[in-house]
Amino acid sequence: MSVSTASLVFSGRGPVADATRDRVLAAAAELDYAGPDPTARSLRRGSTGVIGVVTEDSLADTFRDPMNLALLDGIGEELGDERLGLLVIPRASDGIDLAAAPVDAAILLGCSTDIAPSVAALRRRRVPVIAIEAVPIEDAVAVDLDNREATRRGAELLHGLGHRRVAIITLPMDAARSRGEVTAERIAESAASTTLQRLAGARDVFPDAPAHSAGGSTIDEGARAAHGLLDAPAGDRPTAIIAQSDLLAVGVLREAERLGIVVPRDLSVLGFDGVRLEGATSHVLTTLVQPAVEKGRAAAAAALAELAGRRGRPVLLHCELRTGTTTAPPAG
Amino acid sequence: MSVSTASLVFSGRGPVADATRDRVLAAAAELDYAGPDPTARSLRRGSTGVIGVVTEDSLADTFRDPMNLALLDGIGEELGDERLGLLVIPRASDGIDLAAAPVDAAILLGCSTDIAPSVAALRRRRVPVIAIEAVPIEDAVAVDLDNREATRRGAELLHGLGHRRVAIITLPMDAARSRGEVTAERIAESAASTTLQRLAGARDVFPDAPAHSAGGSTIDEGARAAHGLLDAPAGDRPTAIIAQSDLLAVGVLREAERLGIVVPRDLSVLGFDGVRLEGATSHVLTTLVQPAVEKGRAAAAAALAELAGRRGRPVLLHCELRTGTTTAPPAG
DNA sequence: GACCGGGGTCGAATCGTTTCGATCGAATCG
DNA sequence: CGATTCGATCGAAACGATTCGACCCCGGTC
Repeated sequence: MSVSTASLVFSGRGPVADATRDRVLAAAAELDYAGPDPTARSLRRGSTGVIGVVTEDSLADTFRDPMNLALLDGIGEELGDERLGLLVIPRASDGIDLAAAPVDAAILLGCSTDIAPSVAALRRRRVPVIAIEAVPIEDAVAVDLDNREATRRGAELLHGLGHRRVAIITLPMDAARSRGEVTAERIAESAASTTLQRLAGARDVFPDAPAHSAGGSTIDEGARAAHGLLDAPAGDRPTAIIAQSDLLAVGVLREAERLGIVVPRDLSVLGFDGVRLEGATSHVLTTLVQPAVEKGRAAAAAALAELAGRRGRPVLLHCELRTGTTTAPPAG
Repeated sequence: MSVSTASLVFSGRGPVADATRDRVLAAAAELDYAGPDPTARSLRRGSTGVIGVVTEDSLADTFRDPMNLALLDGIGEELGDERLGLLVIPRASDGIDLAAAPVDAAILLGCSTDIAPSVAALRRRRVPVIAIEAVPIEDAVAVDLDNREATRRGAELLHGLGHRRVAIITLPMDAARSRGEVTAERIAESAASTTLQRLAGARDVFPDAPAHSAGGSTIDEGARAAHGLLDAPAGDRPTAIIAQSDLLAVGVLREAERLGIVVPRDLSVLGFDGVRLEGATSHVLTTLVQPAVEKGRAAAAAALAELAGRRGRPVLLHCELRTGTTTAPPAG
């Protein structure tokens, strides 16, 4: 009945005689012992069995984005039956500190530059970091999307159809999620990687297209942003709107309908993500379909590789332009 | 430059001379030291700063349910700036084992009986457990909803309107989420607390109402279940359907529309949850509005109370019947 | 001048495992 | 029959922090 033997019994590692095992288990029951303490085990083993998922938004907002759910699907698939837990660390709240989080690896979801110090701390602790669609971070494995390329392809479609007066509705530019016109200043200050890349892609084709930042990736925000753009006589209105997410695009569709603007005759709408928004609209959105599940898989695979001591492979994923019923040549 | 002094510096606890502090920080930089190791700190302090959230579904499915998102909102609000992380533990997958999870407290989301052993292990480790809408579990603080009561009130509304031929679409009855007719046997075997309570409430008013279990709380599942019920001549069809969630109810509405059945003239539909399904339907669903955010708050508050050494207070929350445009007297 | 108090620092014990050797008896082999 | 090996068990040393008490030194007080 020594501690070491008990350890052998519970970890099922060493060779233990049946009689001894029984005695140990009996003693455990006697002492109301619940098995090895997870904390002590982590300390000794040097690993916690937990992977951190770091998000820029609040907890619930993060999971309200269908893209992130698909991402989670991917992570879940890849993690499969590795006995790992997911610790969600929202940087927005004053919750747990990333640098002090008990994790074996961290997956960053589109985080901005100011996370660098925490990442450095993790690196010193030899905790591998995977950055999904984030600004390039030293020593983090990057899982990226061709945001700029893809948006450019979408914009070229619009350009090819004859559109010249195009407006852009962007995802949030900063942590404050302030709405409003996107100025050169705001672009310079922004660290929102995805937003900036998609914006750049749109402006590759329409350099002077005005852009308006939304307060989040939701239908309501899309409608709200669209309101300012569409509430004008037809001659002043954009003939097409590039929305940086499908939810925003659906908001645009809804606002257009409310204002009696017919899509795609009076207005073309381009989305991004390729999420199936079942029933939210009768249109089939023209959009850039991103491999969100694949993104999660790649991130989880990289995390597992790093945990196994191998170097995680950086990945660049590509979007596909899906033409729906929301784009057409401009009227007139 | 002793270990103890370094600890005082990093924890900011003891009195330290400025000169010493500087020397410690310099040494830390020198040695590339990233601050206290979370695992060792946890072991020594006896707490991890992590709260476990245990779900019956897979990770992504859990967060696809709007009710759970509202719940998370509540938890987030209440946890506020306590420096706590949320470790999500899906029991469906082969992920991390609840009994061995490094958590200070656990919040169970509608879990069934077979979780009892794990809960017992947690209790032995003095980890408080909060059970939301779960089967009664010894030594767990219960946060409950008046599921039966509430459904009964909804059913009484239908009965008062004159409905007599009523069918029920239930949430899953078991972990396998098998679809199909709900028999007495399946009820006896089921451990799905919420499902059973809502079913009981409906049968308090309509004892003989047939029930059909869906494979999940989604619009598609609702439509699928409705298909079987509605694909019949008007005389054989139920005049009202009680769905155990709003998503299921929307599925019913959608299937009815597809079949040319006019709601509420030809069919009344009752939901449960009170989630705003923006744009999913043009109807205003008659439903039982549950205080989901409040539920999360109560659970988190109970967890915090237990962590502070106080006894968490069990809570029973109440739903409110909201009459929409999907209920009316039966035709004829 | 002796005593006291307190700020600042450090040693050492502790948290509960895992794991590396050491030990010991029994069985196998030459 | 002695040497070797192997299976089973145990002691003790980590893992890296926190924390209690001890210690030292300095200034103030009677």
